[in-house]
Order: sequence, then structure tokens, then C-alpha cells
Amino acid sequence: MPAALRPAARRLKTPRPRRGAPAETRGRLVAAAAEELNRAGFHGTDTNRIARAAGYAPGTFYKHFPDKRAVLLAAYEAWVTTEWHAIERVTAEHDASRPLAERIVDAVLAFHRRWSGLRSSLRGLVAVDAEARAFYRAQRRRQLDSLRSMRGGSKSAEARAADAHLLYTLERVSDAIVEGEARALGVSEAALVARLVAMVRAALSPDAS
Amino acid sequence: MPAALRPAARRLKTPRPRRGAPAETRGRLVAAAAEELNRAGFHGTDTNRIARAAGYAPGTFYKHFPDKRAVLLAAYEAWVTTEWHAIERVTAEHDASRPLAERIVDAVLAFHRRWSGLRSSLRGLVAVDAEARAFYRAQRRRQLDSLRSMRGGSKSAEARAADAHLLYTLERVSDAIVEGEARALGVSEAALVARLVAMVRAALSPDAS
Amino acid sequence: MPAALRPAARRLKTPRPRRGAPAETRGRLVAAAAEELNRAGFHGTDTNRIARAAGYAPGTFYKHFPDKRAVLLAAYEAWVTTEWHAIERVTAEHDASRPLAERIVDAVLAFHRRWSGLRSSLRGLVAVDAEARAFYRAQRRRQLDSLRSMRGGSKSAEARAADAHLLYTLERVSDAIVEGEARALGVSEAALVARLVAMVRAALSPDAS
Amino acid sequence: MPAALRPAARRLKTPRPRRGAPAETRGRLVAAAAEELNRAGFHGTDTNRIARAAGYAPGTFYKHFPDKRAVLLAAYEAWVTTEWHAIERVTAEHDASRPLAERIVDAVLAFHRRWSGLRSSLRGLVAVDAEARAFYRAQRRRQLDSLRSMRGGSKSAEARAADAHLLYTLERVSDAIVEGEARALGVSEAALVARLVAMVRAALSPDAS
DNA sequence: CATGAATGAGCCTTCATTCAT
DNA sequence: AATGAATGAAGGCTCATTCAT
Repeated sequence: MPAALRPAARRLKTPRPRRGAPAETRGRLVAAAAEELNRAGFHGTDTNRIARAAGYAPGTFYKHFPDKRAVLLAAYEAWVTTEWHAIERVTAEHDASRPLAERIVDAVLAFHRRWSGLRSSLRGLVAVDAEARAFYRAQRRRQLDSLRSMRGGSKSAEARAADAHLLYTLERVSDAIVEGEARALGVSEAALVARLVAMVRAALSPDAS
Repeated sequence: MPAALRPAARRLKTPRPRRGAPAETRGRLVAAAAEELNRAGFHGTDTNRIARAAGYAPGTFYKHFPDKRAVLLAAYEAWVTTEWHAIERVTAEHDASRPLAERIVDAVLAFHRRWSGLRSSLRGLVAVDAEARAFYRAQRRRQLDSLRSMRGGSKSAEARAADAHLLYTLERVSDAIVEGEARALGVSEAALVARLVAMVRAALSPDAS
Repeated sequence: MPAALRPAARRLKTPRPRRGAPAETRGRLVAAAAEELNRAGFHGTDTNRIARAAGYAPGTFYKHFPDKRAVLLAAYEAWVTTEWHAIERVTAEHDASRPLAERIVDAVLAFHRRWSGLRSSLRGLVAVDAEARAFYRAQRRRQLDSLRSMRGGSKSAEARAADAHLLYTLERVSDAIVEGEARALGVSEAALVARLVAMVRAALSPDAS
Repeated sequence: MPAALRPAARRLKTPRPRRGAPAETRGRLVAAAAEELNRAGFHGTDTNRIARAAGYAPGTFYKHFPDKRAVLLAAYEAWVTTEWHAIERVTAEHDASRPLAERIVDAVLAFHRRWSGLRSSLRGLVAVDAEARAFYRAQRRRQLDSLRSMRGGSKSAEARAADAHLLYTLERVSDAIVEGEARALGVSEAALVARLVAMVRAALSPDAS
């Protein structure tokens, strides 16, 4: 798990991190930003607060990011990377006690649960900001490519559409579950999860449609 | 079609609507807000601009809405209603030339295309604002209930989960298509649409899972 | 004398000017800005302070000017207009007790004395900002044209150069006098003024070189 | 020509001057500052950028100057010295092909052209900062004294006023020419230059008024 | 009912300056 | 002597909201 998305916690209140390595500072800022953005959204925090949360003065933020948007993208990138690593780990481990598809869906849900606010912020920015959009799409392309290589699958238009369909459904349904929307709508979360697991299982099997 | 989402057009530039019936004023404000929010997002416009776009002074806005959030919710409500009426109309008409599922997906896509920015704004607010969330969920519940009555279906947890699954997938994939994300990711829009049509057809058939 | 450059004084501390005519508000802002900029220079005040000095809240400033630069230009424009009116008045009045040239130089000096900081701010901005430069040059062109019509003079390149030469010298030497530079350099202000008067007299006589 | 205003050129991009003689470091900083201030004005650059342009880290700047103002003054001092040396050289050389007055005006114009931004920055600071003002006046006194000794002239108040008048006019008209203001105002630069030459010639002749 | 001038808290960002190494 | 990460006060500007008319 990249430092950027680690729980953050204690270290942030030390006397003051002055004169650390730039990469560490940047990492702390990304972590604090992820936390803040996840909690309050892009328009719900400000860069001064993010810097303070990371243990720095406001000016420090702008030594590491050109603007507010940039941290959101950095935090998102860390999120994507982390999530995909987790899925790869799940895929690699030989845990016969539970089906792979189930463990994957669990991992996805865990990530969505932890970072649902961050993801929402990102999507809000993407809808309105061309540069964020470009960045976001590059990340999604990475995801799609990873998924294809995982499936060892074909490059047919059908297969790619199926992958995208899977990714989008996983994403939206996960959001609905972790944000409590499903429960609020009287929809059984377990039933929803079961459907996701079924989708993933189908995608993993060689004759997936 | 509710007045709020009617094409708007000419009337907005008239000399000035001064002192109409309150409901008309409100309607014009909602229509202008829908347009503005759709174009620039919740944080990309301001209430003064919305009021001006509707042909009123800034103060008038606050005579009809308690705050900025309220117009977004009103615009969204109009959107949901409009969309559902359109789908009901499609369902009711006996156009044998094209399968019903196809026509439904078309209608959904058309709405998403027209109001993708508005929907995105709404979701951004929902992620961060409890009241918006409550409102949003009420709307979704209406959608789910409409869908069930349309299917004439059972009330089983399975069926409700299937409905939710369908709604979420339709929504997310439609977004991806209309926002150009699919194309940008090298995913065939036609293949994606075909999958949506297949899902809807399955949902409409009596033995839908 | 335009309202903008009147001494300002008492009125500014009234309970609050809320809901005045826009032109009055703008006028008060320009007057306050002229005063502030004259005192502290462009980078020595801020728009919040200018607004407060005029009796308004910070936001009001931006209802009347697009940015900070714009007030400086407005104040300068008022200054130019006012100065030229004063010179025209001096020219028109038949005061035989003192030569015209002397009275003109006196008027110019009085204006420079009053607004030396403002002029300096303007020149600083002009050196660095293309838009300010364009504005400034338009004003100077007006001055040159006024001077020509006052002299009833020819349009020859020689005459125009002579006018420009006169204007620039008057300006620079006036600055040196009113800023105390002349005195600090051990130069007699009276002797300098005498030279200016001689220049102006020569310019006013029909055979001016 | 003082090191500070030498063309600068290559040296600034060398791997890094680390640990030279203090005077060299200071010289490089002054040269870089002159360049930067000339280009962007006092408020258009910052000390970090100046230090970097000279090949040093931000902190180094403050080892050699107490504050930002100090480099501007140092750069200006170098400029004055350099200009005066150039004029002395012109005066000393026996170039019969062109009148002395013409060559002097040429030299003055060349310097103004090269450093017009720097001079403008200085004047802006002088208008607002007492210490800069004192420094500036000391420099001008030097200029005036040099001029007097060059003319071998009298110490009369008249003569000193004439010298100041000449200096100020030369300065202001040169600025107008090199900043393109004259051209923009439809004033012939050649005619203006001719007038300056005439002034200088008159000042150089023994019976100058 | 409608107006629109005015508000003022607050956000993003800059930059002269410091200091531990 | 030089470094460069860090500081933090401050400034330009926005915008949801109010209220006297």
C-alpha cells in the first residue's frame, strides 16, 4: 500500500516535520488531502487546511502541487494504484476457503467504502475540468488494460465492451452499497453483492460473454 | 413534460417577466438553473447568474428558493419526472418497427445526453450534503417502484436487487457513453448499447433473473 | 472638478451608504482609490482597504471594477480630466496681475503636488502592463491634442515634437520639485520654476520653436 | 563597465558556482537581479527567482543582501556608474566624424534602451520608500556634480538649475523614446532626438544658459 | 412580487524571508 | 559560504445571501 493512502494517523502531530525529504512531504500532503477530500469533498476543504492537516504551513502546499486540483489527481492516482495492487494480491494468493470472485468483490467494496468521498470528488471534477478528465481517462484505460491482461482475454470489441460494462457496474453498485444508498432504497446489500460476485465469476471464466 | 425542462428558448430573453404568477417565476428559475447547472456544474454557476438567465434580479431567486441547493433539487426532480414520463410513453406506444428494449435504452440515453451535467452536479451534492442525499434517495425509490410496477414483478429481495442492478448499470453506462468516456477508452459505444438493450430485454421478459 | 478627485472627507464615515446610485458608489470608490494609491502606491494598498476607505465592503469594489488595475486607470483618467480643466480655466480667465505662463505652471505644480503618488503608481503600472500602457497613451494623446489646439499651432512634426518635449519636461521637472528631489539635490526650486515658466511662455508665443 | 551589468550570458547556466569569493557571488546576484528587474519590474520577480537566475539557492540571496530592495539599489548604482563611465569615454574620445553632443545623446539613449525597466522599477520604489529615496538622491547628486565638473561650470543657482533641467529632460524624453511612447503618440523620434542634441550642445558651449 | 446594491466571510495563491543542515 | 525546504502573513477576488426600496 503506497504511503499516500496509509491511515496517516499519529505522525502528523509531531513537533513539526521541517526539512524532510520532498518526497516525504509530498506524500504527507497527498495522504492528508485524500483524507480531507474524502471527508468533505473538493469544495468542502481548502488547501490551507490540507497543508495544516499534513503538518505544514499553507505555502508548503504550493511547493509540491501547482494547484488544488493537482492533489486530488495525485490522491486519485494513489487510490487506483493501491486498489489494483490489492486486487492483484487477492488474485495471486491461493486461499481455497473462499472463491476468488468473492474475494475480489470484497476487496473492491473495501476500497470503495474507504474512499467513496474521494472518488466522488474526482468524478465531480472530471465532469467540469478538461485536464482532470484526461487524467481520469488515462487511469481508467490502465484499469481496463489490467483487466484484460488478467482475463488473458481477447481484444475484440465485444470483450472490451464486456470489460467496461463490468467495471462500470462494479463501480456504480459498489458506490450504492458503501454509500448506504442500497439499504436506504430497501435493496438487499447481500443480494446486490451476490450479483456482483456472479458477474466477476462469469468474467473470470474462459467462456465469459 | 414539466415546464421546468421545456426547451426554455425565447422567453428567457423577453423584456422582463416582472410580476407573473409565482409558479411561473419559479418555473423559469428552475428551467434556467437546469440549463446553467447542466452546463457548468453546481460550483460553476452562481445564483445571481441563474436569476439573470431566467430574466430576474438576484433577490428574486431567494424569494422562491431557500438556497442554491434547492434549485438543483428542484431541477433534478423535474428531470426524473420527465425522464420517467418519456419512458412510460415509449412503453405505451405500439411501435412494432423496433423492439421495446431498444426504444427504452434510446430514451434513457437521450435524457442522459441532454442532462449529463445536471445529473453529475446532483451526484456531487449528494455525496456531501445530507439533505440532498435524502431527496435523491426519495427520487430513486420512486424510480425503483415505477420499474417494479412496470415489470408487474414480484417484491422479492432478488427482484428488487435485480431492478437496482439494472438501474445502476443503465445509469453508469449511459453516463460513460454520453460523456464520451467510452469512446475515449476505446470501447465500442454500439457494443455497450447492445449490452444495455440485452439487459433491458431480459428485465422485461417474465422470467428475468 | 470631477467628484472623483474632490477631497472626499466627511461623507465617507456616514453610517453606511447602502443602496446609493451606482455612479455615486463608483465615484466614492475612485476617490478613495485615488487617495490610497496616492499615499501608498499600487502595491501599498489593497482593494479591500480601498473599499473600506470608501465606506463599503470588499465585495462592492468588484461590482464596479473588474480588477485592481481598473481603479488606478479610472483615478488617473479623472486626474487628467481635472488637470486639463484647471488649465483651461486658468487660460480663460483674464487675470492681468500675473502672466499666463506663470499661472499655468502654478496650476500644473499644484496638481502634481496633490497627486504625485498617484501619477507615480500609474507610471509603474504602465511600465509593466500592456493594457495600462494603452490607456495611458490614449490619455497622453488627448493632452497633446489639447495642447496643440490651445497653441492653435501647426501640425508639423517639429511642432508636435516641441509639444511633447514641453509636456515631458513640465512633467518631470514638476515631479522633481513636488517630490522634494530638487531641494534635496541643492537645486533652487525657484530657478527651476522660472525655467518652466519660460518654456511655457515660449510655447504660447506665436513664434515658438 | 562594472561586472554587475556585463552581459551576463553563459556563466549563469553553469553547473553551479558553489563557494566562490563573496564578491563574485554578490556580483552575479546583482547582474541577475538587474536582468530580472529590468524585464519584469520590482513586483514582477521574486528573490527566489533572482537567486536561481544567478545560479544560487534562495537562501544565498539573503546572505548577500538584507532584503529585496537592496539588490535593486545595488543594480541601480551599477547602472549609474556604468552610464557615467560611458559618457566620460564618449567625451574623452576624439571622434571628429560626429558632434560630441550627438554621441552623448546616443550613449544616453542606448543605456536607457537597455535598462528602461530597471530605471522604472527604481523610480517606483523611490516614490514609496524613504530609504530608496535617499539612495536615489545620492546617485543623482553624483550625476549633477559630474555634469558640473564636465562643464567646468559655475556653481550659481542658475547653472545648477540648468543642469538639473537638462538631466531631467534627457531622462524623461529618453524614456519616452525607448519605451515607444513617442512613436505611439505620433511624435517623431528623430525630431525629439534632435531637440535633445540641441540641448546638450547648448549645455556644452561656454555660454550655455 | 420584484429589485439590485451591498455584504463579508473565505478561498486560492504568492513571496519575502528564515534556519537547520 | 551555500542550501533549499519551510514559513505564514497577506492580498486579489468570488459568491451565496440580505434588505431597503
